[in-house]
Amino acid sequence: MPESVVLKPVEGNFSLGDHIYSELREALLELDVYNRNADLRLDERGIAKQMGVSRTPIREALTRLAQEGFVTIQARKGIFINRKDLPEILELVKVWAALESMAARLACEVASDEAISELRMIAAQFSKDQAKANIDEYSETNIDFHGAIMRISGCRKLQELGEGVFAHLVPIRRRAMRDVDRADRSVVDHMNIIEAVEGREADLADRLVREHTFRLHDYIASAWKGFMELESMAADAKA
Amino acid sequence: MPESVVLKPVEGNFSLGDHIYSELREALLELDVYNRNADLRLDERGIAKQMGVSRTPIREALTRLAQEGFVTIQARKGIFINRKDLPEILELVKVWAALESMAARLACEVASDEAISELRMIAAQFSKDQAKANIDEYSETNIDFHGAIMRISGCRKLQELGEGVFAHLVPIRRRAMRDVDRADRSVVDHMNIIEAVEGREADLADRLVREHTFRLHDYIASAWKGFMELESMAADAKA
DNA sequence: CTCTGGTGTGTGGCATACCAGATGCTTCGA
DNA sequence: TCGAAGCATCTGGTATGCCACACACCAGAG
Repeated sequence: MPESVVLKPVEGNFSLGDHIYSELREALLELDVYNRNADLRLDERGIAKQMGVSRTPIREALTRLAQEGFVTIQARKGIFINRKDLPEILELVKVWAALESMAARLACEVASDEAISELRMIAAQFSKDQAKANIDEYSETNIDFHGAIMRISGCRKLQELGEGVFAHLVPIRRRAMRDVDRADRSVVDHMNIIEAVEGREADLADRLVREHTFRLHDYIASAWKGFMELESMAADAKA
Repeated sequence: MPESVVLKPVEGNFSLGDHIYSELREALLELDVYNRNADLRLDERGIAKQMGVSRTPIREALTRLAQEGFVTIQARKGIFINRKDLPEILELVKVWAALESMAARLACEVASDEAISELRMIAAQFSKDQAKANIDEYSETNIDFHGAIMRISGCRKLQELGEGVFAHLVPIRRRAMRDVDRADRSVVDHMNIIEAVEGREADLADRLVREHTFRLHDYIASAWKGFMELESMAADAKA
């Protein structure tokens, strides 16, 4: 074989089950935005026919989604999308606070200077003023910022668990970012967090991240009814 | 039917898959103690025949265990028990520290006085002296203590995630408790934590729990080689 | 002896058929 | 008219068989 021809090895797992799992998961996260009067029921056979495969890989994917808490499987009754209520959302935010504050602490202790500079680069993409102009885009950057903290903590388990929790919060967090005042505050918080990490002040970074996330917590707690109204509006608009 | 006969409704899910999942999970946790030269490979068909069922529920259980990180499923190659190495164990301890310190913080804020008194009751079962005499039993109480903190935090998600992380640590933690000096130190830590929670000092309780868990972290880091030797001894003794 | 290609076997992935509980409609009787 | 039994149907759970790939072993060419 000519040496010039270099073929990249095929990725290990191309199972239908894995693919369907990713597909369904993404679909559920999108759908969750309209969780007002959406169909809560999932049909194994329907999905199977729709995707052109048998029930087996569908069931595998649903099993995994059930364990992650996205759906609930009731024997001989049906598979239902889990609608998260306010207390549950708030609990997820608390868990997120626990994980990310620990990540910030670890980042202070173990992260390289280059890794930390990455944080500032992300935050620098949006100055306080720009945030007002591009709320939606800022939301993505906001997500990147928090993801970066988890990453540079160097603790994979922390990162994995964080992503698992975060997935459940994506729709809520995105909606919370619509509030311009919060975006302002968020930018200030981020800058303070960056400086704490740059200064390797673990206790401070821990506290700032926790307080930052708890502000989101309290905001969601007070604005929940507003979220629900937005949801029903979106659902009505579709109908 | 006589009214005096009250029958409790049957539990919703009695599927084979669920049962096998629990059974396998427990077996893996037991087996993990001897992860020195144990067979890492699991055989779907073998388990199926051994349990007298088809492969289907076995596969469902294994899928769930794989997602929890207990096993790794490699298509057409095999299913292997995940042996946790030192860095991975240490990461789990860090995550545990994050979750439990947050639980302690929340407990200070929301727990009832009765719930908090529960903590002291658990810890009171073993004074410092008794701990020396009953290391193994203390280990169980130790686990109860930490579980109680998670519980009285009132945050179910925190508790659920904590149990998930803790399951991976059970064998390690149990072994760490063999060290009498650590048991002493542990009792002192617990007392301090209780007093912080009783005094509703959230910041202090947070810090004490975190430092307590990080002592376990550092101890494991330094004693890992000793753990491995114990494992090989136990495995050899069985052989 | 070495390397290459073939082959047999083991393994997980997937499709399919069937089962029994759950559900809702229909029908029949009071 | 109303209620209860009966039945058709839907749903997730389970068993089973086949498939394709991985791998170890073997045989023949060089």
